[in-house]
Amino acid sequence: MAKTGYNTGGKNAVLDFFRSHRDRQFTADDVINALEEKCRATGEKLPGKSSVYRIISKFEEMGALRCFFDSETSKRLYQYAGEHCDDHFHLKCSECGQVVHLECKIGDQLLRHISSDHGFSVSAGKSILLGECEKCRKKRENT
Amino acid sequence: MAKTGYNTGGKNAVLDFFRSHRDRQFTADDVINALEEKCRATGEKLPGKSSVYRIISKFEEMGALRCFFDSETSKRLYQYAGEHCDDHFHLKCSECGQVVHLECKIGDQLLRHISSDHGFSVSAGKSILLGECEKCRKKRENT
DNA sequence: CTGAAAATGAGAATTGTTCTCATATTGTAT
DNA sequence: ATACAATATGAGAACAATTCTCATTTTCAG
Repeated sequence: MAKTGYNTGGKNAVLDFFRSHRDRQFTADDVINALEEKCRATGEKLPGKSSVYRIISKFEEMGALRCFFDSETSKRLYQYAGEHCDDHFHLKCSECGQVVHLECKIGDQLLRHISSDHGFSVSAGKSILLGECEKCRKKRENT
Repeated sequence: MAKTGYNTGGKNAVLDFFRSHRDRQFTADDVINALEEKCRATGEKLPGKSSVYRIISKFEEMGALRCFFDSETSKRLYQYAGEHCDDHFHLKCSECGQVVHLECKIGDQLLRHISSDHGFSVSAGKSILLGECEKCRKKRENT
């Protein structure tokens, strides 16, 4: 990964946290709470709130984290941006938050079409397709 | 359109505003400013800030407006949800904000593929494909 | 070591949005 | 028309996520 400035415990702790929960999304507060718990257990120093916000922003800027917005709660959600996540679209269930990586040919075809016919260079990694997953749909229909 | 409760000047003014700017997105504040200007000109009564927020929320709930989130400014953006806007994807330039309606076969194909192969029922209308439009790309490359 | 650049913490400040509540408006049944 | 209950409104307070301030501490290259 690219250099991020000085190497500090706070940055490592935050990035470790996101790296070990790659397929979920967290608010800044979630991260703060998780670190608090971890630090209570290990005795490490707990990074303060403003530092966590700063660290998250820096990682987002660098592309290590991806930012979403939870309209229900008005909070930003962050997720570790894996190595090839800018290549493909992501489906997100508005209900349960599950994210599915759409690594299919047709996604690439759509990107090429958009580029050639509409002159847009779409960032697939930042483009979330919102919908409802099968599980949530069935749950909804059975009630 | 479905009934929204009592028919009031505020609601009409807000909906009229969005209806006459269908292809752009506005913050609540944009709406407040636009109404202020219009009311100064026409002498109509100016709806207050909290009413505008309430009215917008109600229309969103009803499906008349669609809500996005501007990550740069941390503000919600609203756009009139036209009659058939849930049918197709929208491309949005992160730079200039231009929105293009992707009313192409391949978009439908993608939706069908996602439904049949991934079990997701994606709402195309709420799924914004973020990218950079041709104009902004050229501008960027020439500097 | 030393020094300059970068990071941190505590809490204040900011700001988009929601809430409160007293008042006003709307539509309907009489 | 009139009365009345439901709904909408306005002014400003309250709220909460995020950013800012600034004095202090940490990092790391030379």
